[in-house]
Amino acid sequence: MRSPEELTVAFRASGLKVTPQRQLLFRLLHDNCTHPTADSLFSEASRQMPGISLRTVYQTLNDLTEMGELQSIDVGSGSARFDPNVSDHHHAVCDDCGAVHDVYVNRAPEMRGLDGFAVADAHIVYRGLCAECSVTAKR
Amino acid sequence: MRSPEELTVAFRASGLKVTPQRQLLFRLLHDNCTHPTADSLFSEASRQMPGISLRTVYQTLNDLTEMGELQSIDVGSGSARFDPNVSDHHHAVCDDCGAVHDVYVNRAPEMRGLDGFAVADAHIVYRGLCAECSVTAKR
DNA sequence: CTCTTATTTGCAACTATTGAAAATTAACAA
DNA sequence: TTGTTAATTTTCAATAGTTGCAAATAAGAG
Repeated sequence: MRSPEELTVAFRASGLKVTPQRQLLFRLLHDNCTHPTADSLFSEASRQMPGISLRTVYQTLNDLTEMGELQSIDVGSGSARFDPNVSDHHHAVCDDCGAVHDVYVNRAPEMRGLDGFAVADAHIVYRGLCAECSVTAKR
Repeated sequence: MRSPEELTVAFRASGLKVTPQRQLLFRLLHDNCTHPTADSLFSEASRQMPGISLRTVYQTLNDLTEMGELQSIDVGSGSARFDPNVSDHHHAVCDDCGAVHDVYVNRAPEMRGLDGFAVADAHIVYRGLCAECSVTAKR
C-alpha cells in the first residue's frame, strides 16, 4: 500500500474525496503488519476519532482493496483480515495466539491430480506455533 | 471418511446412537467429492427426508469433523465446506463456477522470512479456471 | 461562498453458525 | 415386547461479521 500522502493525491486524482476518516485509516494501515480485522481497526480508529462509524471503516477497506492498495485475506478466523503488503506472499498463522505473519516461498509447488485447471494464483497458509508461543509452550 | 457401515459400527461402539438422520448424512457424504456446504447437504437431505433440521446437519458435520472422519475447509466462499477426503491434500478453487477440487503436491515448500515459527501444517489453495470453465471462457 | 456530489452515519437486514430447552427416540435390559 | 434412560433432534432465539439503504453532512470545484 502506498503512503498516506500518495494515497491522498491518488484519491483526489480519481475524483474521490479525502476525508479525515480516510486519512486516519490511511495512517493506521500504512506499514501495519498486524493483519488487522475491520473491527480492530475500528477500535483503534475510535480511540483517535470518537464517533467514526464501523460502516465507514468497512467502506474504506473495501475501496482500498478494490484499488489494489490492500489485500483481504481469510485465514479462517471468522473475520477478514487486511494486509497492506500486496506483494506476492503467503501467511503463517499461530494456532496459539492467532497472530498472522507474512512469509515467502521460492515458488509455489506444481499441483497434481487435476487436469485442465488453469492456475492463476496459489496461496499458502502455514499453521503452527510462532516464536513467542513456542517458548511459552516449552515451559 | 469411512463407509456408512463402518461408521455405524464405530458410532455404536463409542456409545453414540445411529439415527436415520445420521445414516442419511453418512450416505450423502461418503465418496462425495463436491465439497458441500452445510446448506447444500441440508437441501439434499431434505429432499430425501423432509423435516430434517439444519441444526442436525450442522451437529453431525461437527461430530464427524471432531472424530476425524471429515475435514472442514474454508476457501473464503463465506461458508465452511466439508471434505470426506482426510488424506494430506490441498484444494483448487475455480474463480468462475466456484467448484472445489482436491489436489496434491509432492511437498509444501519451505517458507522464508519468519524465524522461529514451528510449522505444523501447510494448506495451499490454488485459484484459477477449472477445465469446464476454461472451455467456456475461450468461446 | 455556494453548489454539487461523494461520503459518512445510523440502522435495519442478511448469512452462517451456535446455544438452550423441550420433545423425541435409539439402544439396552428385563 | 415393553420400559428406562441418556443421546439426539427439533425449534427458535441469539450471535458475529458484513452489507444495503436513506438521510444528513462535508469536500472540493468554481
